[in-house]
Amino acid sequence: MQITRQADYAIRAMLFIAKLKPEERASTVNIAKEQHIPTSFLAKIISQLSISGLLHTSRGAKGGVMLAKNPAEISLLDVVESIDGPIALNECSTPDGNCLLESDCPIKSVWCDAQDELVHRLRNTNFANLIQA
Amino acid sequence: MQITRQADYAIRAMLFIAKLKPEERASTVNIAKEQHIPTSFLAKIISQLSISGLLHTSRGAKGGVMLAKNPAEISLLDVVESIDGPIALNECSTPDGNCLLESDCPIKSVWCDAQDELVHRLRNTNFANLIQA
DNA sequence: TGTAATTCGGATTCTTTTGTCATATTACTA
DNA sequence: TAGTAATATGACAAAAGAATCCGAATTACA
Repeated sequence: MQITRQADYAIRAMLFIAKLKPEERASTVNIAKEQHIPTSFLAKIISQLSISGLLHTSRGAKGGVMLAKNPAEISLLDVVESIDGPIALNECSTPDGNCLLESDCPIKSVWCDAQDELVHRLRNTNFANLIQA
Repeated sequence: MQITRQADYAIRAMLFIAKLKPEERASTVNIAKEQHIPTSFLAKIISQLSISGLLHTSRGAKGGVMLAKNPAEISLLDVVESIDGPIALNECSTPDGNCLLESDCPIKSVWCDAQDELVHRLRNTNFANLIQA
């Protein structure tokens, strides 16, 4: 029922980066140290965030990590789904979730509704919001 | 991020039992067959639901399982927490979740709020509701 | 007493998650 | 061009969790 540790780490790393001055870069090692995240674990997470287009990375000396977009354009949902994949509260509420039971199952709608609420909430929280808070 | 299969099975089993006539009992084998749940897996789930006081079981011939309370008095939250334990969307939003980082972490409140919403929703859905739907 | 049913506990299998390590690659700088 | 600082990647291991199976014990009815 929990998001993974990876997703939590990803959010914390993104928030850390979002707090930097624009154009300033941070190194994975530095973020890991500040946020108490295992360094080589974080390296993978950052790599994934980069693949998803949320971060921009550059190798070599003076390289590092920076946001790929404006903080206001990156939502918590973006980050969580980049790491954990689509949010689903139950199997039957996944995108391709087909319940083997009756089609009029009254439980499915409960999960779908709750899930919609959660997704909506995460989509509406962006890193510009979080920095101010 | 998902409830466990066990919790899903538990809900489906409870709903099946709730649909019986009052005082009527169902056997684990029968429920398992109807709901496509592995029989010996369901046995454990039902055992746990009984320990939690949601079901009343009786051994022996003509024994079986029935609700321990009125359907209206049993919520989805009761069932889910009986199986999966307290609902938490992130580690820092668990009952004893202490974030090692700053105390003014803006992320924690997001998870706590979303979690409260979800808990509230599940608490307000009981099996009397579900039967009607 | 025999049978139908549940209970209880352990063992097992499988997957996911978390984390480590070593190596490759890239780019700046002296 | 060599050195250094940084990310990229793939293999692997350890731990936890999920799902399941099995067998022995227990209970109660007929």
